[in-house]
Amino acid sequence: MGVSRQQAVENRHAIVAAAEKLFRERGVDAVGLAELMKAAGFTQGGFYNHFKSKDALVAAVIEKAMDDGGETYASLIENARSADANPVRQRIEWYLSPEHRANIEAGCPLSGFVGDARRLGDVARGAYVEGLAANLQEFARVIEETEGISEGSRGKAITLFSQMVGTLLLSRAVADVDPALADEILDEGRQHLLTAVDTQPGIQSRGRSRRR
Amino acid sequence: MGVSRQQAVENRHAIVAAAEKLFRERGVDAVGLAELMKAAGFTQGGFYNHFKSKDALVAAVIEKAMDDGGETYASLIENARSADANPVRQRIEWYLSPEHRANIEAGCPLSGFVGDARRLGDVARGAYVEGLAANLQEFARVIEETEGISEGSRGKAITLFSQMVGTLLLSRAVADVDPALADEILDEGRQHLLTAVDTQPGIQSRGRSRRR
DNA sequence: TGTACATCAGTGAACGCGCGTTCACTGATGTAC
DNA sequence: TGTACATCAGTGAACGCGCGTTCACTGATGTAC
Repeated sequence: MGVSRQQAVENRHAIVAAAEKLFRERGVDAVGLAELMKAAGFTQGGFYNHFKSKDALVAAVIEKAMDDGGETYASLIENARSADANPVRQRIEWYLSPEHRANIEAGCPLSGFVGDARRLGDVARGAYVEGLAANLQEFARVIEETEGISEGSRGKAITLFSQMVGTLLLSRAVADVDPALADEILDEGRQHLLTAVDTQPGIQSRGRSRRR
Repeated sequence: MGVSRQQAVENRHAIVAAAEKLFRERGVDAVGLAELMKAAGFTQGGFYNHFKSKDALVAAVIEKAMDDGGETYASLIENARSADANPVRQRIEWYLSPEHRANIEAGCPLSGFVGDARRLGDVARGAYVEGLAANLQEFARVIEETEGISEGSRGKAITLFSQMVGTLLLSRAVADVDPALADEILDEGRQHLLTAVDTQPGIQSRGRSRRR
């Protein structure tokens, strides 16, 4: 009690960060504010100094997750960069890696919240849509730059990303009950998409390491 | 009160059916037993004559949804049958139709519960995995029969189904906030997959109406 | 620069409410003789 | 076949509990003069 303005801002960030982690792991409905505030290092009552309702927190969490998405993305893909010079292939390899499947807390929020998106409040739902739109645009840009095409890049971004999401979600859904099936789904999807990038008309890779 | 054995069995089915509808619409956590029993036409207390806990009901719902899956599937696909004689294409067209996107209550349970699957109880999670395994096997069989191939059919089933799931989920997630984007995702995914069935090596359609 | 006071993030107890679950009771169904 | 009784799906009230939210209070921070 009695805390500097800067400290208060940092504390707010801590609450959002703790909430994001818990919401992704267990779902928004299953996490109570008392537990959440405790995880962030505070007592229950302080919550309403930062947010006017749980719904407002959820919106802030989704917004933050979507904004972080781009950056986390970049840094995580960086790690997989050694394997392949083609940025499109890098994305696929990272997205459909066992690490990304396991790391639901810091993974792609579009996958992490896709099941909940329909049920969230208005602001959070809006943020989700904006995040998806931005991601598709970004991905289309990367495809254009990498493949040297300008037409059809958006369509390719949509179909590639849809399959990445579907593969990751199915693999995650069965990962702890049937790890073999989960791996099969992940491997099959990754292999298929990497092949598709190289051979599929319109995604034909003209110069696989054109950039960098 | 005072009800025949047969009536009791029917009432149990009514509870499961009401639960399935509500769980799919709003999520397991967001639906209370009182509301659920009222929707099924009963009072709260009777619940425990049929199930030993909410978790047991959830498991029964998932099991039923997975079992129904095959049949509902068949009858819904039947409606789309006029459009195309190829069973693989029929599936894709139905799965990625605006009707299936809107009809979350009777739609594919593998999509409907994919976001929740990780968080369900042990029995329900097991039922989900079994349902997915059965569906992939069935789909692979259909692909084999349709395409006249025996090798690689499982891989094709996995990659096709993953993309169907990813496309449907993303389209659903944004459907009410941004219908145009939702349609773009659905149309792009459907078009891509239908093309893939015809042209992709290994799914090459040798005789599109080989069956029926 | 020092003093007086307002601000506001924090605490921790309390609120009403709906949750999953339990219980005593009812009475038609189904069974035993 | 008829009568006596056990069964058990149903009712509706109640249980403790944790939920989201509110509140009075604290005291260092930040501001006014």
